[in-house]
Amino acid sequence: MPGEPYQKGAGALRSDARHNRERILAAAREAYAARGIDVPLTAIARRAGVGVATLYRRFPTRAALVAEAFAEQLAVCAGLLDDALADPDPWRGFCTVVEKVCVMQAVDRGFTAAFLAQFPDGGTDYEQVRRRAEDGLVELVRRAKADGRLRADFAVSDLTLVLLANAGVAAEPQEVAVAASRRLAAYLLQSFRAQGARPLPPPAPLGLRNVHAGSR
Amino acid sequence: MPGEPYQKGAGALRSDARHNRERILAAAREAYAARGIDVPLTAIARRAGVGVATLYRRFPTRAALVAEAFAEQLAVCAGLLDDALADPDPWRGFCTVVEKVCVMQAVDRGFTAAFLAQFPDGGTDYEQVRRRAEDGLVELVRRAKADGRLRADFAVSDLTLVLLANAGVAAEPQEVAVAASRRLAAYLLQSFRAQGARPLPPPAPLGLRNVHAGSR
DNA sequence: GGATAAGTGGTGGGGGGCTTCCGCTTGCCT
DNA sequence: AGGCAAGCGGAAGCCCCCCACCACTTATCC
Repeated sequence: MPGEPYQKGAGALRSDARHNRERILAAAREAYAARGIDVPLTAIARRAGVGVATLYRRFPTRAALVAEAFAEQLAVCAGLLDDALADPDPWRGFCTVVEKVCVMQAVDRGFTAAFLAQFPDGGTDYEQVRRRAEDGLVELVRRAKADGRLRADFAVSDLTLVLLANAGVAAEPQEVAVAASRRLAAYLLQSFRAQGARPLPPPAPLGLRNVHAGSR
Repeated sequence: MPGEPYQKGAGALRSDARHNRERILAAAREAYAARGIDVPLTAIARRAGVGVATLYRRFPTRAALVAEAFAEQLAVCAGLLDDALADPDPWRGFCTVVEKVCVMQAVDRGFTAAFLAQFPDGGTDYEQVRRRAEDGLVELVRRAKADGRLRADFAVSDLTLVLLANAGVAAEPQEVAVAASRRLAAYLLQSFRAQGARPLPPPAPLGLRNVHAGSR
């Protein structure tokens, strides 16, 4: 989806409009990373050096802007998952995914909210991406279990649990957040190991599609 | 601190004022638990059946109201800690504290923010309570390590880590939150065990007094 | 039971964010 | 080069929340 060819026909943007669009997206990414997803639209517009109306016309709803702003990062995530599935060692792939996603959350404050947010009618093709990601995760978990390194009672929803928990530490200032997040990931991965596993309470009903995305 | 005797001298509240004060606190507690600490003051006032002015006069700053509203729960926490210290089995005490605090967080949305919030000049005696709690935690960790069940590289700041991580899942709707929180606590406690411990990245600089309390 | 001061609720100014409208500017195509 | 529509920025209207003031009510004490 990135690098879409410069359309020439109807529906194409004028050059200055395209330019502004990019500036808005850049400003939004910066602002989201630094201050979270709740930054006022006016702040983004100011940062981008455009009027509010421009921003608002280009991205009619807040969700639309968020979606576009984080498209790249979501693609990175998808790539991460593909890498993990390509790894001959499923447990290593599993760990890498968890660790890297945790870092991404810690580094970018808005990432979690964008990731979890549902774009029910945003017109984007996220639904498809999400479904593919979920399938990939299920498969990764299945393989890691079959390999005997991931505990058998691990639920796929536990990955959402990781996401939410890590979102909590990601709310801290960035430097603290990355250190804390790394440590949390290490702790959790340790307890996901099959070796030495102890009984657990039942998993929480935390599908990736029905979590409440409250701004983070 | 609760059950302060009905003062009669100067500084005492009139009976109706005292009554309203209680209603405000009750309303605040409900609202905080249900919607988090950011509920508008007007909503609390309406819920309490009083005017905004009354609320605002009785609690000049938002922090003051929060402090009073959560005093009871903080006392419960302190009691939990005392119980744990009184337990002859320090590891069991440690686990109980972690589990119970996690439940409290999951059940009450505002709890975390209130707990982490710094009341730098609120005039309350929280500073003292906090200090005592920290000392108690340090001691509990020390004993659990000496007992050989808590891993030696466990840092006291890891308890803050638990708090933050659990705050992330506590942001979900309550029913989901309690289930998820329970599972998270189980996972984390498992990896806090000395048995089967694996190396960890260094602890994060997460003192209880320098965490950033961003509304949760 | 009445004087009195503490207590009360409604109301209005102030600020901030969201969204839309409108007259001007500017890239594009011929 | 010139016409035209797409694009632009600012400003206005709206809503919500914070906070302070003020005329009225009511518990308390003698």
